[in-house]
Amino acid sequence: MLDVKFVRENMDAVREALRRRRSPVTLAGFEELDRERRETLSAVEKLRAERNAASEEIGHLRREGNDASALMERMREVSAAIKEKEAGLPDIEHRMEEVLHSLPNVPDPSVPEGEREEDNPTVRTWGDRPAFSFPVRDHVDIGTALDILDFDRAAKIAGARFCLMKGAGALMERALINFMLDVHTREHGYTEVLPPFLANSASFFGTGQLPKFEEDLFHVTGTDYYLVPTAEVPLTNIVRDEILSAGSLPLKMTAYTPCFRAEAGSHGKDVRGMIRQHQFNKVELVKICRPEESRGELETLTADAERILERLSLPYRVVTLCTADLGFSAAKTYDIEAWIPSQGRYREISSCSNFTDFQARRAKIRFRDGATGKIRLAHTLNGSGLAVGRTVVAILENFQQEDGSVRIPEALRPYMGGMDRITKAKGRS
RNA sequence: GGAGAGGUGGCCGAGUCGGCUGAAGGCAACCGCCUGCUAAGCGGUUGUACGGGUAAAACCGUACCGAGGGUUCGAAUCCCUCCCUCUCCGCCA
Repeated sequence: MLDVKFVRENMDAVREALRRRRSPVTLAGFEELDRERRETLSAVEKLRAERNAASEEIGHLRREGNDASALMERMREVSAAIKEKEAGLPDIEHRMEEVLHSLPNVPDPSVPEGEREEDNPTVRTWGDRPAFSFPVRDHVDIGTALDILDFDRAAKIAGARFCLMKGAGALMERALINFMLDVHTREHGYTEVLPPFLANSASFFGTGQLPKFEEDLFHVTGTDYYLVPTAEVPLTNIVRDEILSAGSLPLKMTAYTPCFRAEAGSHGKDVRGMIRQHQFNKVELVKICRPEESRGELETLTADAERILERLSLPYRVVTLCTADLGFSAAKTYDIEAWIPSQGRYREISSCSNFTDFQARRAKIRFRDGATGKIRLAHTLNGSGLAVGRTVVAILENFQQEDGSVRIPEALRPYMGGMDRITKAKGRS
């Protein structure tokens, strides 16, 4: 959410931001609503001031044993007038909020303007893409043949966009989670958190998923709970409605959670395999920091995620999302994309964003500035460190062997009981 | 699920029969004094949001004592609904 005052005083800048984003949202009605709201508010406040003064007077008179019935009679009317005037406020404020809540974050000046995903410039590329002397198979074929992935039976249990992992596949998923958490906590200085996997609507509003993107979420019927689509929601909301001490910043947290996404509107997209699932595992990185630090923190956050891919010897590239591809709440986002041999292209495996004060304003995440003693909004950032399922996909495909087995990246072997290769298990599945 | 207790400022914690309580007192923080340093001590300052006002301040108004309604000239204080926390019992991984 943007600051009302900022919008009011920088209408042109906001319009320019919307244009850069290719957003269909407009500021239509904002000025009139804002003026209407302020006029009504000021009229109500004048009446309230009158009533407050009179009430005090009545108190005085009564204490001294004087008659105050005339004043009380007059105030009865004033109170009625207040009620009448006030009645219009909720509607105005509601419409005002609607406009305000629909405005996306202002992109950072360094974000390139673009029309579509293809306009995202590559920032850097790492690693050598494997060359295969045999026909490349995709992770579905590899995993099914090795009997470590089972999509058919997952569909029986749950439905489309679910996956069942077995044996070494399940072990690899668990190993990756542990590996990622260990690196981020021991080497990158994040505090591990195991949060609730359901959160209430206030939390979802805080990070910006609600009210605009409810259709992307799984809602638990009859409750105020939604399944988390990312650990960003519980982690960022840990400090919702809090005033932090400047000394505690930056806060760096990491968490493993399953993520649940309805994937409404992506029918027909990535239907095969585990690229796009209703449920997937992710290790998330979240930072809460001072405004001056957020640009730098985005760079280090992204680097922290990249280190994981490097340790796993998975080739990747980093792209900057152009204005049109940028998420609603983000001011700047780097996507890290891993090389997927079967598709002959890089696919998103992590998304690292700086939300500046956009989420902080919604979630009231503030800190006391030591220098001035003033309370200021913090900046929030987050990124996947990494999406675990997609990491398994990348490993299966990049490390596949001609005989159908899959080599395990060295860094992961200690987490898999020393296993260095996944081969077809004996016996029936 | 049953019974009880409670939710007040950055934190702890008073708020009597509704009126001069934005809210005592304490802690913390900040400024000054004092001190060889530290600690202690002494004096002072310190809520947030919105609106108005100002070059910027000062300043003025309104709202906020879990949330939302109600009663009243006036509600932190009374009434209703909901949420959350704690204790005991029951159930249970």
